[in-house]
Amino acid sequence: MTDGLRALLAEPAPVCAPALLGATIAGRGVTLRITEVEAYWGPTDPGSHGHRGPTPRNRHLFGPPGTLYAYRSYGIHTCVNVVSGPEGTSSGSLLRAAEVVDGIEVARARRGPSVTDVALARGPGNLGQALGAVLGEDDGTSLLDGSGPFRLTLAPGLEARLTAADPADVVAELLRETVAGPVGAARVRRISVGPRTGVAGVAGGATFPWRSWWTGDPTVSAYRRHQRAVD
DNA sequence: CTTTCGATATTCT
DNA sequence: GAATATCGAAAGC
Repeated sequence: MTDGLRALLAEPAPVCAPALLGATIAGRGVTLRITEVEAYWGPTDPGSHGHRGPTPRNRHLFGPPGTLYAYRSYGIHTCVNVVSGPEGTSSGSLLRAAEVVDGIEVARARRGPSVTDVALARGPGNLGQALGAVLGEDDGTSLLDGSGPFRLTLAPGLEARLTAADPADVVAELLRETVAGPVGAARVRRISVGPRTGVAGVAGGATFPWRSWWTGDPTVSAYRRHQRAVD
């Protein structure tokens, strides 16, 4: 693994998550470029699986940075998080959408022949299926050292920035480019930030605007408020 | 277009 | 028993 990635993953999920946009996760015959993420920070976040402490399901969310945390959603779907921050705290970035950049035939075989390319890994359950994630085998494996089925690689250009400056400052710059748009470079992907999908009550809405995505990217999932969301 | 509902593991009330 | 970091099909407008 690289020092830049190590420095980024030392940060809690709300800092780390936006910098995972453009990173790739590769393994089981496919490579995905991440286009949408949500941060979950247990110590202050009622929406986090880890907010009330470790359980058999969520224990790897407390693991060392670079751990993969997989969980069963609604009893059916397998969703994938990148664990970051200090070991012993629950901090994860949920991978919500991605572009399939390699192994598109493999992804389509898993998702079905009628699914369009941009929808192959759109939504966290679909992303997990396109990856071929297996809950029992993959939960708790490393995304960094090659000992697990998947490997995480930073977006091009971020490695140098993350080793030259404080990662929190680099992420703040990335988000500033969100508001101002491309500064001088030929073409910079803009990042949008908003409330998390499917999270109800105070944990949703404006309290924790911890969903981030590539503005206008066709692989990003549609926002849906939770059924029982409160004002 | 929007809303409803079934599938169902894990956790909390 | 109810809610949940979801998805897709079916039904209603």
